[in-house]
Amino acid sequence: MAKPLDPSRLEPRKSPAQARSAATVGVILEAAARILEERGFEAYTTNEIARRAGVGVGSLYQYFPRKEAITRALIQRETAILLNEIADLGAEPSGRAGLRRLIQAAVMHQLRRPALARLLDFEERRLPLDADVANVSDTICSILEDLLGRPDLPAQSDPATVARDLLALTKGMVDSAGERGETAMESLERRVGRAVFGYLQMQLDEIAQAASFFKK
Amino acid sequence: MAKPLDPSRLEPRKSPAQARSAATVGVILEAAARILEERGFEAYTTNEIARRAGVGVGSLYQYFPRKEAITRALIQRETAILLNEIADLGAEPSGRAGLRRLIQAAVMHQLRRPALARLLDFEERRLPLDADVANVSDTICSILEDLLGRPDLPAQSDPATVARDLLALTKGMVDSAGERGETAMESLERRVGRAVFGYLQMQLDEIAQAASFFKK
DNA sequence: CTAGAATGTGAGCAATCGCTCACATCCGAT
DNA sequence: ATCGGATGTGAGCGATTGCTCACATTCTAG
Repeated sequence: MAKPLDPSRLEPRKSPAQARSAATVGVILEAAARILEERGFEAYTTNEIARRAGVGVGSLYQYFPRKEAITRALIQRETAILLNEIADLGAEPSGRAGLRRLIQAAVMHQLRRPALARLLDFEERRLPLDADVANVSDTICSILEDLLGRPDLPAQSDPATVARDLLALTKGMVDSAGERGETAMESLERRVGRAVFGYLQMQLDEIAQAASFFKK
Repeated sequence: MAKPLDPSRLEPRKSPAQARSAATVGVILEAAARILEERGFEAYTTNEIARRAGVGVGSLYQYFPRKEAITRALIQRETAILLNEIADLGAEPSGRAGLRRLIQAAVMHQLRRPALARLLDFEERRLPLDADVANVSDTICSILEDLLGRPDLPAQSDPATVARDLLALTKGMVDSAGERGETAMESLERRVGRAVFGYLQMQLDEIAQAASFFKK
């Protein structure tokens, strides 16, 4: 007996068996991405995506059972690049070097397609998260938490909170820079580094630390 | 002859002349706010807002010429509180104290109604901005830039960029905290302070600074 | 070559949206 | 009390949306 079709599935209805269909899927996803970053959610409709991709709506719905599935696929596609770059960061012995690489990856990720990254990030929170694919933020946080334990970084009393703070702070800065059209990666990397390492350093009595500005 | 009605106006069609109508406007705005923070943009429709407010759609359209006008009014209502609290910050002689007050105001603003603040902030960027009402971010940035010039803070080579970075970084952290359901204002304030003052301090050679962790 | 599976199409359905308008009700000035 | 403006109502219009389905086209196995 055939496995009954679960109408709530988000996976493609058919896995592309011929090269032709795989290309179609790619074209659809890229069309969706361009619409999203050029005209935002307002123009992000299934009909418009199909039109821009140069395919019929029917083709679209052969590979994506619902509009939401396209968005999910987009999120996965964009996220995979980032996750791949930071996957081996757990093996990094130096906390500082690891943090730098993490920052660089975050900056690259956001500055590559700023508008797209921002909108997908927004949608990611709204969509019911898949149980199988863990949240990207959580993954990064655990890597971060790991790096914070390295001996070359000041010990943190609440690493989990620090990790979330650093991630949030980086996201905010990188997002803002991308929105303003910044393209200079090194400058942004340096500034994010200032905030991140500044946060890590500034854990003693802040007032005493601040007073030391004068004495130097 | 009567002034011709500009159909693109966003102001109320009628200014409430009786107490009754002023109340209606309030009820509509609060209904819109609650729908937004409880069910997001998906349920944010004019029909639903009117239903929840307990009024007819017609009443809604007597005071708001288009749906967008409701959102704008919401943004103004929520923003006014924040702007009012930081308006006198330019007179603050101490940069540190000013920054602290600014951080506190930002934390309060976001933690009061986290989901609402987040969604309105998102919409604010999408909506064509009124020429008369300047962007909130720009206002805060100029205040920030002003504070950065105070003698008790380390001089910054590019105050405008620093101001934007601090704002973005704060927004990111406060946003994330609000989304996670944090309610402890002092803790969040302290952590944002760490990032902000850490960023300001960390402007010399970062590596040298970091090395000093060990020597202490 | 050919049959059947894989792939592609787009008119159009049901639902929903923002918004209008003809009309009812309420209130304050006289 | 009465009249006119201010306020409130909701059925429903035109447009748009996500999505289906009957059908056409293309590819591959035998």
